[in-house]
Amino acid sequence: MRVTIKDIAKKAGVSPSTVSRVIANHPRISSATKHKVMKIMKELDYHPNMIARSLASKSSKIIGVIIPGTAERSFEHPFFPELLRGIGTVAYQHGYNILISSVTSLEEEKDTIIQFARGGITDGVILLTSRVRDPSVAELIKMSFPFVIIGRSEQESRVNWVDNDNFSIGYELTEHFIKRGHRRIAFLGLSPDFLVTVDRFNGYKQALRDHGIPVDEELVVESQFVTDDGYHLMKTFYRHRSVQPTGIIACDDLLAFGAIKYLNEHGLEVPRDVAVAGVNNVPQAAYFSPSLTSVEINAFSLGAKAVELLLAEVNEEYTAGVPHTRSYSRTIIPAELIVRDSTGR
Amino acid sequence: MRVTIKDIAKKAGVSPSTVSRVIANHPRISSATKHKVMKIMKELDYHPNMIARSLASKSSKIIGVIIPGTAERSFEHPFFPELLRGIGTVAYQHGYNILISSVTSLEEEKDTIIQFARGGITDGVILLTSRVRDPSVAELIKMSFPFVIIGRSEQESRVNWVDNDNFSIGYELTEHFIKRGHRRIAFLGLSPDFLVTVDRFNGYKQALRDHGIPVDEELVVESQFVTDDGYHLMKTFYRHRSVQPTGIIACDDLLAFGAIKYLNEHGLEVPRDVAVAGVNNVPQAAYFSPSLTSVEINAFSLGAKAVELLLAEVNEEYTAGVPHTRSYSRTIIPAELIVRDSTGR
DNA sequence: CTACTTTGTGCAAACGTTTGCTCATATTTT
DNA sequence: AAAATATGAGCAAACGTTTGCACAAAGTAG
Repeated sequence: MRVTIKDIAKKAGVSPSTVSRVIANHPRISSATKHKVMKIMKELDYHPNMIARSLASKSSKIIGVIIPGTAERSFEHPFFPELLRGIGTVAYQHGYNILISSVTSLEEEKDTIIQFARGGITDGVILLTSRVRDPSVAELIKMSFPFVIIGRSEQESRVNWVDNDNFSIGYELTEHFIKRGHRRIAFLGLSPDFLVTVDRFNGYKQALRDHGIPVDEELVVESQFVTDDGYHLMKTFYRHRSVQPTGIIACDDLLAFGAIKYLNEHGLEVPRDVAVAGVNNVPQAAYFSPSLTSVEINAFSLGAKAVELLLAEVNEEYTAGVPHTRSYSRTIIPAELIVRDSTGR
Repeated sequence: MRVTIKDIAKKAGVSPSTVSRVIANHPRISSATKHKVMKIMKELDYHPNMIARSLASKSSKIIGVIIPGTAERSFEHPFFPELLRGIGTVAYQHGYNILISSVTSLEEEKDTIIQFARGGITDGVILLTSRVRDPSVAELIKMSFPFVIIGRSEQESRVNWVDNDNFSIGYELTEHFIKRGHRRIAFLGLSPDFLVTVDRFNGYKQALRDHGIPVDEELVVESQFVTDDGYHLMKTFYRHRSVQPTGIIACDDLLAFGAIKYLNEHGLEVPRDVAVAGVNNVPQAAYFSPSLTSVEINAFSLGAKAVELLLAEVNEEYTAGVPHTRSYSRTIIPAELIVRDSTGR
């Protein structure tokens, strides 16, 4: 039988409540009893039962993280681990654990959220998503459960979210190409379901317009998934389009790698013949040949900030007790253009 | 106030126990009451409180995953997400959630394990580790808490673990080079603290011996971390060693990428001048130029199998009640050599 | 028709904490 | 010196389930 708070109480000659208050460092406990109890806890090697504690205190000190599309390869993207690392680090600092659920469908996602929220397992959830019109969000709002979204949401007004400024990322990247003299710049990896890519695309278009360059639909290549195969995308591009780009902006470094491979195999050298850039600054970007110009999106900070926001809301919930006074915030994590060889020396 | 089992009971005119049994699909409940209760549960939108359930049933349906070295960049390795995906998928199938903790020190690791195990938060834990002599393992054994290790452990006899056969990986990779006529094969990324690399190194040595090639210490490059920078490793290699390898086996694809970049910059072409191979078959390996020969370690399966093993132990624990009858198993997940351009056509 | 088994349900005791009250004692204020 | 306040600790009621036991009603065997 595991040693419980009662065993400690008995051996110390105090009541369970006193032991509990010692653990919680309650101010109204004399340092004499505090030390006595703590000594006994050490002796018996006592560790509080978190489940019981959660039940009584109505707080599990666990935050849930919902990762979409685990069945897809997107989870494999270096972006996620970094995010998770940011989340984990800050959560740990605040004494929270993280429960991750990798869902494969919207159905599953909703079930998981309900289980996490209604089941009392978590005190709040972080949603990694960038899909348009997420039904889970509606559910969470309905039950007014603390949550924050990483990635822009459509119902911006009523949710906490943190994201990069993807419009600016697209804009700056495009401007970088324009400044180097490019005028036929392809945009690789637009995916209407993923707002990230749409935002970046809008930034791309705006930059072109601001510099008096017409947007050419021929230069835009859509893809179903963010991590889609850049190689094949380029293959179909060159097969079906008449225009020859001098620069390619890929929505993701992985896409860029695939694209460069295709270019190399077809006698086009990067950056001499075509300049290429990606987004996300994956670790390999620096070691690719040529090293890849990319955008550091600071995934760690995205995750870290998300937790801070969430925890603020969780606590606000408690103290205020009036859910309506909640303030919603949108936080932009700065991104940084990293210029490397793939867009010229 | 949230709707509880009592609310359902009252409205259905039955006792809470009956409702509980309906949820658990207890055989001794008439289908009449079963349907009546279920209908009311739908009506009131009831969802059981998992915390209370855990407390009463002494099982949280959560398994913990301890990831070492989050502070380091190792977490960023594509290997981890795949593993996590495998773990998550199988766990979900069995109705388990996964609580991940990313610890930054051995101290923290032990604390977390104690919290997970003694605190009743998890029913079992999976340790991702490949370090020599892990103190957490001793702790877990001491309290006879269900756990499985991914990555070989030293105390093999008393733990459940799942891993690749890293000796064979090293052996086969080396043999692949030998068959292509290489005799001066460098080994990149030996790291004495990480058993994976040591095992692969032993396989490498054995293969050389079996083919009558002497092991040359000059050709072995150690590195502190698995994800250490292959570029700089090569730089110091060529600066300090007199021998010229015709082939390089890197303990990791990322290391190989870095090495290839260095070689390219110094006028050595891969695979013409030097053949290079890595391990792990990261997504980019196929799209690198040249495409990288690697070893697919099936991280997904590693994770999946680990969960199966763990769950088997968790249940055995319950039914048998006699911890000593536990059987320990070692599972080898097959790895596969993927030959690509970097070791010749 | 009795005795025994099966079926369906309820009672109440866990599970291990937290926390609002209460209350005695000690300390400070008037 | 009395009154007011601060300090320290205990009682007992939550928190929302599960589950062993009891027991009535119904079914089955002899």
